[in-house]
Amino acid sequence: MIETKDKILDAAERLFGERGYAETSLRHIIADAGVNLAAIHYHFGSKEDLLVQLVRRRAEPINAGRLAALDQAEAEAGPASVSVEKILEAFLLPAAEAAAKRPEMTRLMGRLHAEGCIPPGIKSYFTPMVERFIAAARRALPHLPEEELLWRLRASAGAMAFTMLEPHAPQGDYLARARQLVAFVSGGLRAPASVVEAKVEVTQ
Amino acid sequence: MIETKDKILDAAERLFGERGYAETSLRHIIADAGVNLAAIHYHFGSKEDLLVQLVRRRAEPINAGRLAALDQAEAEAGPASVSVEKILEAFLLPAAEAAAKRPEMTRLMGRLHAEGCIPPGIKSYFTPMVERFIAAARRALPHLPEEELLWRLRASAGAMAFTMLEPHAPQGDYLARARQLVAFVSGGLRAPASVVEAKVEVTQ
DNA sequence: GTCTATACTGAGATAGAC
DNA sequence: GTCTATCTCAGTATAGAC
Repeated sequence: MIETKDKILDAAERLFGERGYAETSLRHIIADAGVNLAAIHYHFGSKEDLLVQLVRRRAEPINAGRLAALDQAEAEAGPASVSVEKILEAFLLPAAEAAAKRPEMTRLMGRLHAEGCIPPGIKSYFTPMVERFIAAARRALPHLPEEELLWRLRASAGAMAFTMLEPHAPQGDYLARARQLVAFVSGGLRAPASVVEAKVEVTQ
Repeated sequence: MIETKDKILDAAERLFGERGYAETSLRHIIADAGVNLAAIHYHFGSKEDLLVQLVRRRAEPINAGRLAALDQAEAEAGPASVSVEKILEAFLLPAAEAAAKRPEMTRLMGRLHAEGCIPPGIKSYFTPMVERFIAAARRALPHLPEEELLWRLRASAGAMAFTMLEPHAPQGDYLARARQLVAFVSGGLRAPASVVEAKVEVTQ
């Protein structure tokens, strides 16, 4: 039956979102979906591949929306560089809209990002989109050395991931939270580069 | 033998730091330490309790240093509130000094923080120290609503955790990285609170 | 092509002999 | 204190029913 696959996807999406990936066993999923254990491996190959397909399905429209928003911002900016705030909005608002409909999925993706060890199948799916946003940030912050830029974006990702880990946004208003994130992260990205004086200070 | 316990601790600390907690099996640890499987449960009770004891041992001097630095900053500030930068330095510099000596441990703690699901034994150990820093931040940023303050501190923790996840600081200079973090996070914490206009914008 | 029953390997945990 | 044997449960693999 074709509905077996959907029943697995639905149950897995809910349980992964509620309990996390590692804490949800395949036997828990099949009990919830009312299917046989081997059906998962028949349809998805492995637990990890089940996760990858799940995330891709939900991330696809979000990432498409992100790239479209960045395209539009760049078109509006013309030859000038897009502002940090516009870049962050292009990245965050499509995700916030999706989060309003499906908070569990957002929470799971935040947790996956946070765990650091994202399955290759997910990472490779996000990479092209992320690369475009890194390039936009590089143009918006030309004074930052490359290493510092990449680190600051990584720190920004941490702020976003921890925000996504929260069970729910205040009053369920994910767009408000996204705008708060834009303010916080742009404040961090715009901070003056710290003077390299650490070693001097320490020996005092 | 008393050295059995130490052999387990040493092997576990190294392997957890290199491979992560979940990816390191007890059988891997005993092979490395040259002890019996049941010895771990005799000395520590469970894999999780082994982790808790490990982290506590390394975190104790760091947290003591953090509180001492905050005490000193508050003494110097007198009746005035301590600046955000001073608070962040008190929190980050003791950890950076420890990270210079033991990068793997720092990485493991970053990963544990990031995973969101910190064992209760670790969380309860950090809570009193964290509460003091939250109180200091509340005084330093009195204009922020409480909910917004807590969320911004959470986002700050995300930036720190992702920074700690990096295999190594640039040129192994953890103090320089800590100062960059102070600049980034204080920029985020100091950002003007976003106007609640999200709902208006969306309907456009 | 789909799905079920069953078995395999390795994980953490435990009881009891020494 | 230490070790052997064993238990339960995880993800995985496969043979075969329909």
